[in-house]
Amino acid sequence: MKKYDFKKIEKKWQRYWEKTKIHKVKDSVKSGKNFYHLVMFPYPSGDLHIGHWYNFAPADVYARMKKMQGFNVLSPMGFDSFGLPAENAAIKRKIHPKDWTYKNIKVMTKQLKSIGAMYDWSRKVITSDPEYYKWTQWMFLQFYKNGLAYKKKAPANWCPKCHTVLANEQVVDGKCERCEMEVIQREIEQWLFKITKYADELLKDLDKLDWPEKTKIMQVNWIGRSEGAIIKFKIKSEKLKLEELEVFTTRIDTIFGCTYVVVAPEHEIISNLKSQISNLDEVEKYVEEARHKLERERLTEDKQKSGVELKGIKAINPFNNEKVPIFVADYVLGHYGTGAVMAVPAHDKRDFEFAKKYGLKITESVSGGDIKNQVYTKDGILVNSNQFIGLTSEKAREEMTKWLEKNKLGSKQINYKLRDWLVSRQRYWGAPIPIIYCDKCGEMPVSEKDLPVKLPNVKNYLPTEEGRSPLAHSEKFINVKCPKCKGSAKRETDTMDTFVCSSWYYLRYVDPKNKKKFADVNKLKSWFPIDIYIGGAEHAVLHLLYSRFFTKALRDFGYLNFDEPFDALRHQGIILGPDGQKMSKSKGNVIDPDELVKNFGVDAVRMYLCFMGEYSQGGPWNSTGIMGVKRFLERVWKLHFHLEARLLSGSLASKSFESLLHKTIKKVSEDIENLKFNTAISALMILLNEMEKQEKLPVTHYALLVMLLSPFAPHIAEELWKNLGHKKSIFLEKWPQDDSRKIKENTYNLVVQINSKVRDVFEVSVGISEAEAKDLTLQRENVRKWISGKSIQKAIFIPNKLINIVI
RNA sequence: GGGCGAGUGGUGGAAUGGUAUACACGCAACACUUAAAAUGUUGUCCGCGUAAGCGGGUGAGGGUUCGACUCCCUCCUCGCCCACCA
Repeated sequence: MKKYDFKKIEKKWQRYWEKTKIHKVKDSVKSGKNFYHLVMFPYPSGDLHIGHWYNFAPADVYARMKKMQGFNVLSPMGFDSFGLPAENAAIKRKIHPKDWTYKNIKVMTKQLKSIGAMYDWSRKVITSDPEYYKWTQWMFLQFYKNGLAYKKKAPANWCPKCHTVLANEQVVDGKCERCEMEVIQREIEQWLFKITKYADELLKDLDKLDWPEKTKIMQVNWIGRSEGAIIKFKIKSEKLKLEELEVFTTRIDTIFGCTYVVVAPEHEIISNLKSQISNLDEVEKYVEEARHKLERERLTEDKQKSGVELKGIKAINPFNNEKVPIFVADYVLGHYGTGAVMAVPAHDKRDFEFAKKYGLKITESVSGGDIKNQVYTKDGILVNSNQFIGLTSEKAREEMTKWLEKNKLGSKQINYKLRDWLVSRQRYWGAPIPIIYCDKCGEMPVSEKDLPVKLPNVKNYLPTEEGRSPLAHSEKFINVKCPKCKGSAKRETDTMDTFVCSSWYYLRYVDPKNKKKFADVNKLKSWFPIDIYIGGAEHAVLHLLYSRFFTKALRDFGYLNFDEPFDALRHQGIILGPDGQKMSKSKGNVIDPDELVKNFGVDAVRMYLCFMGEYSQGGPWNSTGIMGVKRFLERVWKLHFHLEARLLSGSLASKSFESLLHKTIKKVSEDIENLKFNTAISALMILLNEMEKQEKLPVTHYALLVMLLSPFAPHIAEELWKNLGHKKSIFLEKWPQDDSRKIKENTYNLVVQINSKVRDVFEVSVGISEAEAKDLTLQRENVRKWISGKSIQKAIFIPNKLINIVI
């Protein structure tokens, strides 16, 4: 018997696949047979860790089965190689980001090939290649020309360590997502994409998607649609100068409980009414302090609320003409709604806390709570609210908004938490933003024929303290001729957020070498939308939202004919270290996949990752189980060499074994389809256990086992397939189809329960009637013992399963 | 504070209204061996019992049902996401 030499076998077949170009995907295939299978591409950190394997290996099992099922499967791979992580890592090691990135790509390509996946490497996409970012810049220009990219000076999240601004989505807990430095607010000129224009569509179209509910909910919350009303409060000062202050509320039903009004520190009313505010010094001091507070500090909830009254002016509640004081307080956010709120301490937790601290009046307007002691934020029946008394909160919101609109004192309003996407980065390692500034002609887009605007190979790529991109120091880069007047002009020096690059990479895979377009229309049509997208849940509101936005925008520009890029989405779980902690080098709990491959082989590692547990769940790594999978492969191997000792062909296997075989075909196919790899493998193990017990095993049956195994363990499967005498790769074979007639058995074990406790099990014919089952059951010795002397109340019969006698 | 998810043997886990613990790991005994490793066989939820068997048992408590790991309610613990968004 030949030994199962996994090292030799795995090397051999990986070479064979490469040499025969078996994974090269053709574009022209009749419609309906194309299947776009995508995994989230990695950024080239230089090390393919177990998390990548957990994403890619089981996903490849799926892709391989689809291919064998007759689909023309596109399963591409590439690198998300621009951006902060790569740049920070390079800086830490004092290597140029470009050298660092491309060295890593080389290493990781090799590591990725070791997974034994069916990637079509001829379609590789690298976002930092000029051939790619040419089109990223082209996309920027389309956004610009269509009014979806604009420049604005405004407070932005600034990471003092990374020396760059960050998108809202990249600030986690008030800290930089990448380096965990506290983020501060800084006024900077920056480019934004108008994602808010699509807020409503991004929200609505979630219904169409076959995505994890959790991920959809996260997007819903991020978009944060809320329906409410804008209410205009008149401002009154001693000098009787009237101005208006607009507030946004979702609880207009509580307006009779409004006892003061609060504006955010950055609200314009403070500077507009300077002359009317009698305690201006105190107010300006507060505003100045709030501006310098770290975002984090401002967000911490257990922090005491603070604020200052704007003395000398009052706001008039349009519903009851009551004059109420106006405060400035940093618990009101300048960027949301109108930056001003009506405070209803009786029915809003934040207002309640503030009012308690400053001794402000608390007036109940919705009954149901005990507002002397605690805030009541639920709906109820209106009290103390003039003509609206007695209405439910829900009805009142409707009526009061109508009243507001009739009297021109405000209107219905829908607000979103979603903010425009800030895409400029004051960093080196990114796609330059293709804009030119001319003294005469102003802001000019680079003309499309001049793309790409190449990232210069500068020596000084370190981020700068003063908040300008390192590119600003490259005279060669910044000085350019104006595309219109040909006079001297300067380039934009900011680069784009790496999430811009990754928002459209999946489009490029269908036509990666196209020099005239980002992708050919027909190729796009034949492959999109993506049939299944597999990747981590950590991208729920970043990459996945941006990509949806890109798709919708490109559709509106006339380049795409679909609304959503990813029809179906699935997340793999996160593998933690053996200690249950997140894997990290500093904790020393990192599992090295290369080491596992060396000891157990690629097939065993792939299979163990599938077998560990439910794919979407993840959990702590536990190495001990991998031996079980290895043993399984050894046994499959051995069984082949023991085949000769049995009757190979022509002999009939038992009916029950044949049934098991077809049940297994069905289960494995369905389980892989549903990404339930762990139970698919256990079904294969059960089949092998039975096969080993069979005295007579037709070679065709063994061949079926090898086929069902092939997506999981492609190398050993190829070798065994060849040993069975086949000339072609097993992956050119057709996936087995179960025969429902063979699954059907003539008998089954009827479970007998007496008062819901199992008392007996015996074999009966499939399809017997309730009466027959009852008769047979009552004849049983074990049953008689229990029911003698008692009367049967009823019997519940579940065909082909059980009978429950109630006494 | 809000949202979502999870809690099952010594361990990873299976079962989504019908025999709880499939499959695997680990452990124990036995076989093979001078011995060990590897491999194979058998056993392995807990209690009582030589056994047949009986009783208990899926974080806790309650409910619905002939029947609940599964559905509903209350609570506890853990994880993830969001969080002064009016």
